[in-house]
Formats: sequence, C-alpha cells, structure tokens
Amino acid sequence: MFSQVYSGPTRSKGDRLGADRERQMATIKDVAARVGVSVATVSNALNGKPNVGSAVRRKVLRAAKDLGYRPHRAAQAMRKGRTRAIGLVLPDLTNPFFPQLAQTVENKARKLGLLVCLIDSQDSPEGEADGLTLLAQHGVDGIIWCPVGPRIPRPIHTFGRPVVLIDRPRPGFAVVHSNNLMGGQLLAQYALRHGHTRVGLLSGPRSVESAQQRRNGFVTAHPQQIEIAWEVRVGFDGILPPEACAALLERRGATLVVAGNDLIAINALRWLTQHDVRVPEDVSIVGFDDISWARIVSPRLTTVAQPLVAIGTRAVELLEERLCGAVIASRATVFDVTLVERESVKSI
Amino acid sequence: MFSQVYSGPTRSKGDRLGADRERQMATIKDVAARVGVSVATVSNALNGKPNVGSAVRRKVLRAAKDLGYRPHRAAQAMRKGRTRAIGLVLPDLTNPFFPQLAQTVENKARKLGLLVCLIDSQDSPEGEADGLTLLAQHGVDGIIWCPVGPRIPRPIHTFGRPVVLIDRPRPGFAVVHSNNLMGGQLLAQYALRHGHTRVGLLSGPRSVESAQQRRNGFVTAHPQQIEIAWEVRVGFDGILPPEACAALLERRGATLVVAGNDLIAINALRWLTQHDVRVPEDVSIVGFDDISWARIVSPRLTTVAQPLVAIGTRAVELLEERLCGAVIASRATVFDVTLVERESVKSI
DNA sequence: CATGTGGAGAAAAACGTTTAACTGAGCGCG
DNA sequence: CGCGCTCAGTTAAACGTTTTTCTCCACATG
Repeated sequence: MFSQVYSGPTRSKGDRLGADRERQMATIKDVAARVGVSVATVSNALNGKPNVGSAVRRKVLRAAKDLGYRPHRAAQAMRKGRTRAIGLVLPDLTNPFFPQLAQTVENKARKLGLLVCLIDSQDSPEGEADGLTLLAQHGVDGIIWCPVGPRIPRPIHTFGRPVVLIDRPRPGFAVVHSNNLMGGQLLAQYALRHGHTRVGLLSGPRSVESAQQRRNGFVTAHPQQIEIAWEVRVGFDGILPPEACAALLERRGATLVVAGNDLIAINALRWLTQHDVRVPEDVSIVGFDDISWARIVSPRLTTVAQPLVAIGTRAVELLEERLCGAVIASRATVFDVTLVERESVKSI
Repeated sequence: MFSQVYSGPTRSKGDRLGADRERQMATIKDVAARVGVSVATVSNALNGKPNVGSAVRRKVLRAAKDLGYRPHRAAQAMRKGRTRAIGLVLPDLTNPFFPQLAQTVENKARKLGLLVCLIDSQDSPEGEADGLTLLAQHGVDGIIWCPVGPRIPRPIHTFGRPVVLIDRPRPGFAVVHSNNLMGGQLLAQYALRHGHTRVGLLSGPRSVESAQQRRNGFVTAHPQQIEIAWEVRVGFDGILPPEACAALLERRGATLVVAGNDLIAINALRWLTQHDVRVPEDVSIVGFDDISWARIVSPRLTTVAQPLVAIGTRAVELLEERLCGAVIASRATVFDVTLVERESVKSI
C-alpha cells in the first residue's frame, strides 16, 4: 500500500504506456529503486564492470530498458571529463567543398555515438577563435578542424584536446587530406593525352600548401613536354584578379587552363563565356575538387575528385582513436584522388 | 619544501604567467582562492546576484578575467538543467538550400553564446530519430528542425524541449518560413509582364506544403490571363520523372516552365539543353529558392529568393526566447520573398 | 538596553554520474 | 578454528556549479 503511494511519483515517469516520457528522463536512481539495488551497482552493471552478478545485471539492464533510461551526459561529463561530443570547425559552409564533408563527419560520428558541434568561422580568424573557445567551454573531447589561417594561432584553445586537421596540414598536428601532388600529375598526364602542350595556370594561393602541391604535381610531371605559357595566382574563393582575366583573354598560345580549384575554374569559365570565348572549343579548362557545381555548369567541368567521404570518415576515426587514449604521433593520412572526365576539355 | 610540493598541483593551473593554462581550465574554486572568498560568493558575483558588495565583486571579476576563467558548462548544465547548446536537425546538407541556413544559424547562435549541435539525417527518418535521441541525451536546450517526414513521428524525442521548425510547418509547432504563396504570385506577375500566357508546371510534391503554396500562388494570381498547359509533380530533389521529360520536349504551347524549386528547374534546364532546346530562346524557365547553383548554370536562373539569413536568424531568436521561458503560442513567422531576374526568361 | 532588520558573505546541499573504499558472506585451506 | 581471499554488493566521495539556508555583524528603533 504505502509502497505504491511512495512509488507513485517515481513510476509516473516511464511506466505509463511504456514509451511515454513525461518531461524528466529516468535517472540511474529510478533504475536502482525499481530493481531494489544501489545506484553504484546499476552504474557498474550498465558499464559492464565485473563486480555484479549475472542475475542482478540482467534485471538492471531490463529495468533500464523499460524505463527508457539514458545516461545524463552532462553528469557523465562531470565525472569522467568526457562529453562524447566533438567540434567540427569549418571556414565556410557556403563553399561547396564543405557541406559533404560536414555531412560525412556528422554521420560517421553519430555511428560512434559522438555528437558533432558545428562552428562556421565565415573565414574569420576571430570567429574561429570564438568558436574554439565555445567548444572548449562545452568540453568537447576533440576537434576536427579545417583552419582558416596559414598558421595555428599561438595561444590556441585546444586545451590539450586531440585535434585532427582536414585538408590543411600544420606542423605538429595530425591531418587527413588528398594527394594533391598526385592530382596535379593526373592532370598533366590527361592534358598530354589530349594533346595540350602549352597551358596557362590559374594556381591557388602560394600560402596554401595544397594549392602548391597541385601546381607542383602538374608542373613537374612532364616538364619537357608541357610548357607553361603563363601563371597567375588566384585565391581559393575563385575571385579572379585583373591579371587573371587578362591572361584568359589573351591566352598566349595556351590551349588549356589549369585552375587551382573548381571555384577558380568555374569563374574562369564564366568570364570566358561572357567574352565570347567558347569552352572547350576555343580553350579547355580543368579544375580541382569536383564540387557539386562542377556537374552543373556547362560545359560540365573536367576535374580531380577528392574522396570527401573517405576523408571525413577517416578524420572521425582518427579522432576517436585519440579520444580513446591512443597517443599516436601526429601523422598525415593521404588519400588518392581520381580524375573525372567531363566536357570542358577538347582533344587537339 | 613539502608545502611547495603539495601546492604544486593546485597552483600550477592558473597562477604561472597569468594567462597560461596548462590543460585544466581554471575553476570557480581557483577564483575564490585567489580572491580569498567563498565559491558561493564568486558564483553570486559572476551571475550578478545582489548579495555581494561592490568591492568584492570587482575583485572577483578581475580575478576571473586574470585566470581566464570560463564556467564549466557540464557543471552548469547539471545544476541548472540548461546546456546552452541547441540542436540543428537538417535533412541533407548537400542540398544547396541548407548550408547557408546552417551557417547563419550557427553564427547567430554563437552570438548568443549557444553552441550548435548538427544532425544531418540524410533524408532518412531513422537517421533523424537517432539524431534527436542523441541530442536529447546531450540535453540540448532546444531544437531547430527542418523535418524530413510529412508528419512529426508520434513518440518523438523532443522531451519537452522547445522546437522551432524551419521551412516546413507541422501542426502544433512554431515555424519560420518564406511566403511561398507570395512567391508564386510574384512569378505569375513576372510571367505576365513578359508576355507568357501559356505555361507548363513542374510543381513540387503534393505532400510538401510549401510546394503547394508556390503552385497555388502562381495558379490563382491571374487565372484568366495565364493558362496552365500541363502540370507534372516532381520531387524536391529535382529528379525528373518520365512524364516531366516528355512534357518538356512536347511543351504543348507552353512558353514558360515554372518549376517547384531551383533543383527541378536546373534539371529541366539540363534536360532541355541536352535535347537541343534552347533556353530561353525556345522556352523560358523559372525556379524557386535562389540556391547558389542558380547563379552558375547558364543561362543563369531567374528565380524567387528566400531570405535565408533572415529565416535562420529569426529561428534562433525565436528559440532563444523560448529557452528563456517565454511560452508563446506556436505561431508561424513568414518572410517576404523577392524575385531575382536573370537570363532564363525571354520576353515574348 | 533589548530587539528586530537587513546586508554581506559562508556553509552546505543538490544536480546525476563514476569510482574508490569498504563490508560481509561464503569458501578453501593450513 | 581462524586466516585470507574472492565475490557481490554498498557507502561515500568526487566532479564544478548554483541555490538554499545559515551566520554574523552593524545599525536603527522601541
């Protein structure tokens, strides 16, 4: 009798109709009360500790399930110092390179029971610093990070948490990225195969290592067979400086334009089209990244595809390893790239 | 000697060099110790409670700043039941409609000190449910949500937390979205202004309310002046069913194709181009959404722009209001849309 | 002087976990 | 028998806050 009255308030949480949950989630205490055992035992049972009998363990598991018990992550975080949340710090989601990455990272992380906390710094170092501080405050366990600046700021707030960089290596940090050198080489082979022996370069910024690699891969692959007619440096946002526009119009004998990434290639494409230069009839173009836009411009862009899914997945795996205590040396994981042939290149 | 050894571990946290932080962040205890006051007083001072003298308050604030103290959010969460984190649940980041939304939401949220936890359900109801469970487990304070299914699943895990929907109204939930009806009307006026009196419709799915509104806005704006030559329903992913392809080729007198969104419009555009129908010379096309792709296809797409930034910002504001206890009735916030005139429409 | 009154701060409890330390019971063994 | 050991479980401390309750003291008022 009395026990019924007493148990009332507790019971009403999860018992009615099974899946019904009023507002508060069931706590470990509720489970303990229902089984008639101490909270410690419940915790031990739930965490697979050896010091709990199999009968009790079964009962606990059962009760937890019945009550729809979920551990209170904030409480766990307090005790263990782990939140099972990770930060994903990106420079700009509206750059079509990143959404698929974000999607992959989130999905892979969720499979591992990790929550992804997003920071979009809008390409601003201050925003990035703010975001990192916020992440640190929430105690995320680790960070997947595509840093905006060429250098990791000095007193950076990783707070001793593991970091995996994406796409942009920085000394002392683990990184996963594509084989940009190989990409450049693939493009060079491809150019040669289609008879292009004189090309113009719209290389990415000198400060971005991947841009440098792409360029060098291309330039050094067949140096005696491919001649660089001209080269202009362009930011990875694809905005063409006047010299680039001029070079595109003059061309100086180049039959192929090799762009540092798809954004650059697409802007070049548009500039050319606007000035009545036909692609690929008058000049061919190749890009790099295979962003979604490459498929919808016309002509569709021949480009080098990065294995975004593999990169995102691997970054999460790498981070998770480190979360679990593996103190692996900060190495780079490099993925092969593939050439995607479309219609922006004509054979000569 | 011994006292040095003893005090080592504690002091080394925040005292050396002031801003130096070894690995643990400074705690409220450190601040209290430095000022020589109790932790309660520090907490009170930091939270602006009235029962602390102005001299002490100043000293506390100063010390907190010196130590780079940040409240431990997990600990706060335990006590207050608030995490200052929100969930952002989206169906598919690779759909170009969402990245800007996500960016806006994150930035606005960060300004309010809220951390954004991302879920990308990849258009799967199960993924969505998983994500919501994960969010609930982490105790996010509220959720901004663009639901994938036509209906909010029954035993859905919002756990009594406030929810603000985006773009897709569901009974009983607050929502912020664009005035799709108005968008349809704008398009009708625009069509008429350019002499299109016979049009084909590639409407969005009947099950999506916004699609319905867009269509109805268009159809009912000038019913006696615009004739609907044909109508085919297409999913918002833009994949054209055979009837749609057939209709595009035949056209049956339609001089303008009105698509349910940009994805549909762009696919139609490509289909037409592949079949040697020129746009806009042979037929005009308009879309809806003004996704980034609309700017890079050729011809660039005339479309209706949704104020994505306003929508994202407002959603966060609305949610924050609710977090702060305002129990406002679940209303819809509707934003005006604007017509963006580009080159996919020709006057007749 | 005795008695409130209010202000400023301290002490302690609480949030939901995990974990270290402890307690008995049962058992084998010298 | 009594010693130690293992098993299965309990108690209690701890994590970093916030909040409630408590204490102390100065001061005003009768």
